[in-house]
Amino acid sequence: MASITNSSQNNSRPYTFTLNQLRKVGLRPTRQRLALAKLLFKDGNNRHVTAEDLHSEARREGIGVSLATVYNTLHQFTQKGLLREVIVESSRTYFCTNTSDHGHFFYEKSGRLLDIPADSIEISRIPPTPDGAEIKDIDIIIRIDS
Amino acid sequence: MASITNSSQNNSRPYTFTLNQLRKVGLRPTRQRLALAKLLFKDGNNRHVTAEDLHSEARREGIGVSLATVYNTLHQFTQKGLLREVIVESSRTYFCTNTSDHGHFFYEKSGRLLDIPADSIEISRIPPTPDGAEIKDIDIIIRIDS
DNA sequence: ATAGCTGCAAATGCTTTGCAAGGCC
DNA sequence: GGCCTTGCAAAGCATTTGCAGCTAT
Repeated sequence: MASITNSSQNNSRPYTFTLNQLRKVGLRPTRQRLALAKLLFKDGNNRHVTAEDLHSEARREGIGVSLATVYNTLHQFTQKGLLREVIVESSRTYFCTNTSDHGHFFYEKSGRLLDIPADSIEISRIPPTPDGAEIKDIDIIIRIDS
Repeated sequence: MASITNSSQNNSRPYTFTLNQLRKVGLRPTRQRLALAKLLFKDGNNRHVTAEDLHSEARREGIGVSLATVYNTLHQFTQKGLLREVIVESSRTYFCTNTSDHGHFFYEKSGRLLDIPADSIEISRIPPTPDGAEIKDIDIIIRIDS
């Protein structure tokens, strides 16, 4: 799907989208954050990346970012609601660009993660929390052995 | 709930249960494995421990076990179907003594984990896997912010 | 100008591994 | 006796942190 045009002209999300998005959540649109946000959101809302993934991708595209900054940025984005953390493996943390309510298919062998649209799965009879505590989130992971 | 009798007389599971259980799955009943198994299963099937937890507990009771052996043992038990791994945090791995199908409440602040009986929750309309792959497991985690 | 960011490298913390010594069958 | 286990310490890895220098506004 690569084209000959340079990557900054090649995004479905225009520059101003990313920029405004950062401003809106109160993060200074620095070069690194802009670049990472563009990578993350350019193909719509269906990416699942690790810090390592995103760091490699950035470097591959010639963006100078340190791994530490990628980690910091991913956590900032998550905190601001631009990303969602998905915990499926103890060894790696995935970040998901789809912040709406949904579950995941997880291919354990390949490490691939796939969204399950909220309307294609349904939990009936959610039990009450033992102490009446408020539910923050419900994670559903369907594990697949391949 | 502590009594004055020594801990080995104090278990709801008799010694031979643990011993046979180990034999049955093909693990040599060594001193360490027996001791850890007794700790894990003594209070029925509702424990959620980390390696660190179990290691501390063992040492508190005067059982000489190294942390590495606790890790190895937990993984062996898991592999043999005596335990189940629960992944809720990227920083820690929990092991659950309840191997039947069930979900979990997870109290994020305190790190407490609580079983959700399978019959008190239900997923309706499980979506087919994209490629017809076989489902290995479905994890349900209800996160609570306290 | 200045508060906030970034990069690097070092530190951290959980988990795994290598290998010699010990224990079960 | 022979093979599986254990223990320890060291290694491994993903992630976090401290701090000096940079940069948006």
